[in-house]
Amino acid sequence: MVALKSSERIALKIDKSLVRTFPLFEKMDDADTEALLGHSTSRRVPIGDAVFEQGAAATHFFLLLHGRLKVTQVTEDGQQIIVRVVHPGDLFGFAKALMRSDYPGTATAVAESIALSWPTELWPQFVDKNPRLAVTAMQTIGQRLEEAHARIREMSTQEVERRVAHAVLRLAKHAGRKEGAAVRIDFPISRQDIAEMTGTTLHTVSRIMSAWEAKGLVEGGRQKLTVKDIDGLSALAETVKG
Amino acid sequence: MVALKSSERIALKIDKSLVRTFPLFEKMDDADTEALLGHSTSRRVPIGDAVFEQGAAATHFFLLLHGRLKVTQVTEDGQQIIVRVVHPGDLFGFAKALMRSDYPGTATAVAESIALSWPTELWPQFVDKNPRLAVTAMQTIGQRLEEAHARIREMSTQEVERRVAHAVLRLAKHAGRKEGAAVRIDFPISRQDIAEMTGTTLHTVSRIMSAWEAKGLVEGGRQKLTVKDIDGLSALAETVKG
DNA sequence: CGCTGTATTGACAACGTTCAACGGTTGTGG
DNA sequence: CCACAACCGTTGAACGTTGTCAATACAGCG
Repeated sequence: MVALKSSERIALKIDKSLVRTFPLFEKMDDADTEALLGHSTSRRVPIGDAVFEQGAAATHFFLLLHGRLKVTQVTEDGQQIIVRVVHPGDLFGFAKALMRSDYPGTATAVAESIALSWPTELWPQFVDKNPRLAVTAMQTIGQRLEEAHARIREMSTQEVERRVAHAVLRLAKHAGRKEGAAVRIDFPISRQDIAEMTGTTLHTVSRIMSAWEAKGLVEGGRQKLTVKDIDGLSALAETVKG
Repeated sequence: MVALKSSERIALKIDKSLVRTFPLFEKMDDADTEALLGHSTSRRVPIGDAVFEQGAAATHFFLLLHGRLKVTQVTEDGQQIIVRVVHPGDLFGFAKALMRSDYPGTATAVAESIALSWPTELWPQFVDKNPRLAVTAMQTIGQRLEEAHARIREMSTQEVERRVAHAVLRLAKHAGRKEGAAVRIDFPISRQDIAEMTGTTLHTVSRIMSAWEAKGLVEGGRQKLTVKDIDGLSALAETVKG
């Protein structure tokens, strides 16, 4: 009993220092943080495993501590799209906060990941105890709505190459790892994934990226992607056609 | 003085009965409703006028009482898209609730409209007094996020004709006026508008709608649109290609 | 070592945009 | 009240981007 408690405390300590690096928690005091973490369960998610699936009852909400997830939706006719990529520090699986009872998408690990989870019933308590959480949640949702609109704008007005350029730049920004002058995307990503993020086919993505590689903008490979010339790619992304 | 007060009361009464027909207010008691309406200003918006403009400071939030608005965004290179259509009973111009200081789009009247407005500073008070409002707001935002994702899904996977069919069906549902077996869209809408809602050009929309008219599915006209065969159009919208 | 999933590339078709011209309707100002 | 401008819609033709189909190559894994 005592041994168990002690190991829990150690686990908590690790989590607390980890969690403290995220904007959401950086201004939270120790007591509140521990209270929150005390109700959480941490979970390891191997590559390819789903944290939750589209349509399932929303029993928990989550915080990604480590790794990388993709949130996908499947259309009635079986086509898949990637709604967003979840990075460490992001809250996800919010459904209940938006008054939904089920998850609108499936969250799958694309890299070995660790997530904290809380039962959705606790959400109101948390918000009560820490109003900052409510504000952050609102901000997050607002951002997502904006991102969605930005994506609609892109898909409405830009040709595929620019959309792919934007997507790759976003990935480099949120999941980039500097390697000298270049930036490597820090998790395995396929052409198919990029196609599903930009609303095109892997064929087109492959063609575009081959062209970029010839120009020295990027360096590809199986499930690998390195941006060698951020500025060059940015120029491509912002170019007014014509 | 006395006369003024009396006229105010009458104005309030009119608004209250009007407002009571909207889901947001139907379960609110008289005192709360009056408290809310007491702080509001009503405003007539002629066709073509904007309630607020993209990028302007978000000083108010709104409820549409009557008429119809379109919310648009303009891209850096000048292209316009319609983000959504605001129907009577909808809250809009929420920016502050999402922790934004400016409006992300422009709201323009496409029909003679009447909107109630409140200063954004009052939002927290309202939420405090009426938690149902917070819940509704959350739901609304959740719905919008879903709608945005649905649109992204459509644009990623469906060809233009199906997207236009979906858009028209949505309009018929939210702004339809029964005319025998047919449903007329209850406000002036151009091919250009539909193009901006579906991410295509007015030319393509015109071609598609001409084809539909030939098949007897719809009846068009200058700024007019009547769906004559909802089921036929639905079939088109749901058809699995191939 | 063969199998499976990923990537590359070419040929071709097609969907949708662009360019262009024209017709009709509405509303305005002389 | 009529003429004209401005706007909306239609339609044709040509072009191009992108999707589809298909074949091949390559890497990683059991």
